[in-house]
Order: sequence, then C-alpha cells, then structure tokens
Amino acid sequence: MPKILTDEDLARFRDRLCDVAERLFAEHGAEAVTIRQMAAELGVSAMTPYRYFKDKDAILAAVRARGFDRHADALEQARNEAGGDAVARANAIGGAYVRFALDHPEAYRLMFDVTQPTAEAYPDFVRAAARSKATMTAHLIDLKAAGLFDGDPDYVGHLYWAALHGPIMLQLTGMLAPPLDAPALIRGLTAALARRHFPEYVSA
Amino acid sequence: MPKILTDEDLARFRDRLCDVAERLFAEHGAEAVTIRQMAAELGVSAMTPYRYFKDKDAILAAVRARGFDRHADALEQARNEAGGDAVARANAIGGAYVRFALDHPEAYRLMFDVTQPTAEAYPDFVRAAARSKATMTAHLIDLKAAGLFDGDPDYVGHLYWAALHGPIMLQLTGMLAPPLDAPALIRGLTAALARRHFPEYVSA
DNA sequence: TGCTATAAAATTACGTTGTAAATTTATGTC
DNA sequence: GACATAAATTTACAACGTAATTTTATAGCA
Repeated sequence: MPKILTDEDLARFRDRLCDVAERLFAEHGAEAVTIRQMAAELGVSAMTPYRYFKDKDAILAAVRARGFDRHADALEQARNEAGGDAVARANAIGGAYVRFALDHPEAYRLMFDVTQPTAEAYPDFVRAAARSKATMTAHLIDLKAAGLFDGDPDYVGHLYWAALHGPIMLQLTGMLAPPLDAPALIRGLTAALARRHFPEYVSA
Repeated sequence: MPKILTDEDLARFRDRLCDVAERLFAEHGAEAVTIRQMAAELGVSAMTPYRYFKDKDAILAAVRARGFDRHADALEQARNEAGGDAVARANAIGGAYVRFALDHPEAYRLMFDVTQPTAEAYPDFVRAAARSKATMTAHLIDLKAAGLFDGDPDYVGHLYWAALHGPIMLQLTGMLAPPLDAPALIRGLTAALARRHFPEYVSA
C-alpha cells in the first residue's frame, strides 16, 4: 500500500502553502504571484499544490479566510485587553481595526477589496468572514446588554464599520493627500456618530 | 508617402477601443478581458491596439480616466440642475454620487478599487481623477462663500466622501445583507455629519 | 499612370501562465 | 522482495501579453 496523506499532512501542507502565498501576496500583490513561484518556495513541483487545493482560486480563498480569522483575533484580543469598561472596549476594538488595516494593508485589501464571486463556495471562507463581521457588532450587543445603548446593534455596528472602512479604503487606494489620512477622517466620522448615538459620552 | 494617422484618427480609435474595453470590463470584470478580445470586437488584429496604447496598463488607465470624467460630469450636472439653494445642491451632488456608483458598479470599482500603482504616470488619468475629486469639495466651497458654512471645505468634503464611499464599497464587495444596504448606511452617516457640521439645517 | 518609400497593420514567434494528462517515484502490505 | 497504488513529477497544451518580422496600402514623384 502506498503512503496515504493524513488529515494532519493535508492541513500542514495547506498551512505552509498559505504562509508562502500570504508573504508573496504582500510583497508583490496578489495577482502577480504565480503557482510556480509558490511551489518553488516550498521546494516542490509546480503541480504539487493541486493535490492540496483545487486551483489558484481556492488558494486565494484560503488566504483570505486566514486574513478574516486574524482580523477577528486582533479585535477580540483588543476587547479582552481593554478591561471592564464597555465604552473603553468599544474604542479599543475600533483602534485595533484601524491598526490591523494599516499594518497589514495587503491583507486588508485581499479581504475587503478583491473581487472573488466564487468565495461563497468555500465554507471556511464563509465561516471566517462571518466571524470577523460578528466581532464588529459584538461590542454593541455588549453595550446594549449593559444598558448603555438602546439602538439597533447591527445597524449602528455597520455605521461604525463603514466609518472605518471608507477612510481606510480611500487611503489604501491612494486617494488621500496630506494632511488628510484615514485616522483623521475616522476621528471626524466616529465623533459625529458618537454625538448621535452616544451623546452622554461626548463632552459638549 | 504612406498614410499618416492624424490626431483625430488616433483619438477616434482610442475612443472606440475604450468603448469596447469599458463594455467588456463591465460584462466580464476588468482582469478577465484580453487585448485579443478587444481587438476582435473592433475587427483588427491583436497587435493593432499597440499602435494606439503603449500596453494593456495604458488602456486600463484610459478607461479609468473616462470613468472619473463621467463621474465628474454626473456630479456637475446634478449641481447645475439643483437650482439656487446651496443645501439642495449639496444633497443633489451626494445623490448623484451614490446613483453613479450603484448604476455603474464596475466603473466605480475600476476607479476606486483597482490597484494600479502606475496610474500617476498617465497625465490624463491624473487630470480626470483630480477633477472628479474637486467636484466633491466644490459645493462646500460654494456653501462657505455663501456664508452657510465655516469649516474646512477640504476636510468636511472628505468626511462626506468617506461617508459615501465606505457604504458603497461594503455593498459592492458583497459585505452587506438585507435589510442593510449602502443607502441605509449613507443616510445614517450623513445625518450624523449634518448634525455636527450643519446643525441649523437639521430639525431637532 | 505607375513606381517607390514608408507608416500602419497583420502575421509570426516567444516566454509565461494555469492546469490537464501522462509518467515516475515511493511506500505499506503480503 | 514484489506488488498495488497514492503522491509527486514531468510533460504537454491552450491562452496570454507583446516583441520581432513581414505584408499591405497610400501619398508624392516620375
């Protein structure tokens, strides 16, 4: 009987391939990276990746899913480290969101910028994207449970999400020139949102 | 002496090529369209486009520049049609912005979503992008000249821009699920901005 | 009117890509 | 130690962007 790849073998190779793909995507931009390059970095032939992923599209979906998971990790860690104050936690999450995007711009673009209509067909991608999205409304649910907020957590969560995403995308696509940048616009937008939805926390 | 292409000849062919490219980009997504396809639609050989554009990147830049020009046209037309009320003009411009993006999503993505680091090397692209951007702060300059606003037009203009762009990009990349959509988020964000920057126009 | 120089266009050709098909290699069981 | 067969490699192919080469068509001169 021949060697049969165990689930761990499969998972380990997939992980190593994603590590390489992630690095090459960040270095050269996702669309410029070839399967042959990734295979060469791993010291395998050009066709070996096809034993572990259906095609290049599946590799992209896997790397994007990892991005969403890391994003959710960063947000959850910020929430946990921020202590008991619900408002401080909300601010910490927003700060972690912006830091992730600006520290890992290529990862952020891969997650939120890439056109991949086939992505919904990859269960792991769908799971990771949903998890990442959930972390952005979770703290508003917390606030509501604590009686500090009485709006619609999903709606207001998306307002804040859009208020971060818009400035970040403008900056990442090179549409902002000094003195304007994403943090400056985010301050203006979130301040306006806070006055509307959390007036009691805003100094008059 | 052989036939020599006049400037009009050059401009006409470039225009026809951009028409075809624009349509194919919208139909199949920009990266899926090949030069051979565009040439076939025009009934010329695969190499003929290279007489009129340096390479594929230059064609993309030209199509993007046309998108910015059309965008600026749409915004300026909305401003002209909105009549004399400066506030009505501002709202009309915002509405035209959103309508353009949602009516021509592929054009909007090409303009604001595509990674094309070389774009700054194409003068026509730079001109069109700057014009499009200027139309988004022009009405705030008007408002300030009319004494109806005393903030920084560039900063506040970019706040509104980001408040439109964020929800639009979230929708165009499939991140929004009913009942949330770009217009709903834009209403929430612009309402918050208006309370902050134009309190006298907002009913308490 | 034809002949010619030459710009424009078409054809051919090449290196690279994603990946299908064919082949080789390596390993658990008898 | 030979075999069955999964895994890996090699080979092969169509399609891509585009460089190099060849063909075509035309404005001015004889």
